[in-house]
Amino acid sequence: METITIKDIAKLCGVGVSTVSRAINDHPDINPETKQMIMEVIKEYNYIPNNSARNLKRSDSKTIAILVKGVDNPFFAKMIRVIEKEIEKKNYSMVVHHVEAYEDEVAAALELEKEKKLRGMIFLGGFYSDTSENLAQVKVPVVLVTSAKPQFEHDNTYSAVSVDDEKEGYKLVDYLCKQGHEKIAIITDTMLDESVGKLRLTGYKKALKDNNIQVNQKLIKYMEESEDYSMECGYSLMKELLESREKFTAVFAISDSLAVGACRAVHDAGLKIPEDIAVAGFDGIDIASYYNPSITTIKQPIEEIAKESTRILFNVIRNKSMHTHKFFEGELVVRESTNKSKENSAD
Amino acid sequence: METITIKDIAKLCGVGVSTVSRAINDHPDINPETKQMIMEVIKEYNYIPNNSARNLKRSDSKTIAILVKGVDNPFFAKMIRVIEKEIEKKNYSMVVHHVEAYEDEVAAALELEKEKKLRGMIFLGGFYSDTSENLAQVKVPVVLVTSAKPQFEHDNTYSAVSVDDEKEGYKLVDYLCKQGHEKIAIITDTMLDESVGKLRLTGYKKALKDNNIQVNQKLIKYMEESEDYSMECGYSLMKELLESREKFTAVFAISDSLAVGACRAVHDAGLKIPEDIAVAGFDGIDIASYYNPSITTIKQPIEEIAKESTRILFNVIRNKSMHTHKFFEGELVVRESTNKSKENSAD
DNA sequence: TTGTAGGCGTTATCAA
DNA sequence: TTGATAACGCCTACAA
Repeated sequence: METITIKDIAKLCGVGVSTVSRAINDHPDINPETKQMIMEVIKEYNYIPNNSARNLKRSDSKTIAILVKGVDNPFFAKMIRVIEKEIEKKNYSMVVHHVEAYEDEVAAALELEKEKKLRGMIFLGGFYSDTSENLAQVKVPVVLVTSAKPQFEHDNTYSAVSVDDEKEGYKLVDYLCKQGHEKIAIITDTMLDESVGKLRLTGYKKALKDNNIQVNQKLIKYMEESEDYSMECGYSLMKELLESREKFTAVFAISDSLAVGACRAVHDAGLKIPEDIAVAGFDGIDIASYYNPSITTIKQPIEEIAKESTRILFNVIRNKSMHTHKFFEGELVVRESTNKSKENSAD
Repeated sequence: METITIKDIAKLCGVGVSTVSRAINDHPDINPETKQMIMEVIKEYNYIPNNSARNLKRSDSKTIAILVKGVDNPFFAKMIRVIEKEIEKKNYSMVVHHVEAYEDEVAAALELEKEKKLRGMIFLGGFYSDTSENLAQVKVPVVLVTSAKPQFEHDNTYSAVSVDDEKEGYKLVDYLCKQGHEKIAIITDTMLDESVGKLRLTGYKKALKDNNIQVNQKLIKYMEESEDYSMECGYSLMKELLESREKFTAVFAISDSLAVGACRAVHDAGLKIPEDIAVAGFDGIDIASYYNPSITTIKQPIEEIAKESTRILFNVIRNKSMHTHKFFEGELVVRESTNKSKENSAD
């Protein structure tokens, strides 16, 4: 079967293609009756405009792309949903594009930009230092969400919205110290990481120092290149930690998923949480509160971050403001996994 | 800045556009030296071909689209990864398109088909009965994954790969019965559901009957229209169940996420799993094995399902075979949440 | 091996 | 309010 085009519809309706185009795109200057007639024919023949052709021709597309790095981060799913809602409020549409961890997100962005005639982009996750210059190649306004790097704070070629990962890491570890823990381990990203992993690790180190605790390299457990922020990884790293000779009474896993795996490893070793070992995570995803024991974490204000990101993006698009870097405060949520006085439940 | 096109590159290189095109697309009949020269210029000027224009012109695109309904199903993430790998093996590329629960997946499919000149599509999730006729509108071969409906088993307008949800539901509940449970509750999809929720529920009912246990409507807890397969939903439904007058000693949550929420509710009610109430889920996602207690579930053979789906798709594309409906066997994985003799751990 | 020219399906410009 | 017609950027006969 031939694929039906705008020309066919025009012929069928006995009008010109431009009239059909006007009908499709809700142009004002068209007779309502002709429009209705055309729309009926379109319906009847199941005509669907070809997006490639549209994108090719259009200059204005009113669409925002959101580039997500790391498919399985449950933390992003919610964020995307909120962002989409905000974008729809502005009468724009959104396209989501996933890139794998090993892919070059800037290259993908560049391609998308051309293909879809975007008005703006939002990056979720990813964005490592070496691509920061490349990012400038993207012509439309860009907002980095959840991947800000303080050292680029004054870079005004893009905006950024996130929590201050170092500060939040500090907050969490400082809390652990105040709870009386003196030997605190950390399960973190790879040694080479330059992103949130590094920042949270730095916060960890600073908190220890400020509490007069010396950093013990043996209590810092880095992921391997091949691993990711998964429960499986948290489990195996925690297991290694437990099997090492080093003593510790608390562990900070830099994501909730890692923390879940860590908890299970503690449990399987026959130890109790938090009596023998306290465990804390980061992000504030659902599982942290539903796990048993519920897991202490830094809750990122997803909703606020999402809303602020789109707000900034539209401001830049409309030339209402310059690029901005904004940090939100995370919330330390104390739960059973670090709290010996058991009075908590899922919230 | 002007966006740079193939013409610009041609001019820059002092060659015709077709030569540049040949260079880009790895055509055989081109002088290797010219090709290299062109590629260098392309690199230097950061030229990126416009996909819309390509798709518009191309008839053959060698791409498969995978349409995912329901963003946050962690069960799909793994599936997508395996499918992508398979597709790449065939030297095709894949595009992932997400649709929200309320969106019409067939409409989205139709649009995508035209836009990307697809060779085939894979549907993940979704696909409710009323759209089965519409599905025929899609011209390229379609494989439904994880959403097969037995009543359409002989519909040869598309293929389908999944577990037999009814049978697996039966298997799980039958196991619970054999464990001595006589009052078994179920947390399931909405009353109106026509998809996996209904099938698993049917399996539940049949298992009860075959074990001479009467179905008690008060032990069937349906989700509300607004709810989804989330921990939160599992928690609140379980809570309602516990607060009702009905007695029961086991509950079958039709997804692992629901089961997690249910477990937490049991725990918060001060009851013990599995001693007071046994809990079982469905899907076999990571959290089921890392949860505490680890959760008994039906493990879907994700890898096999993914591989078979692409195998079938390519067979149909190449006219090597007709559309097929294939069911895989799920695996009953018994864990701590239903097993009073505690000898299990995360696997 | 290379270049020219036409067309993919749409939107936008310009007359009518 | 409408209808031709020229792009949009690319690929591909076809001719050279």
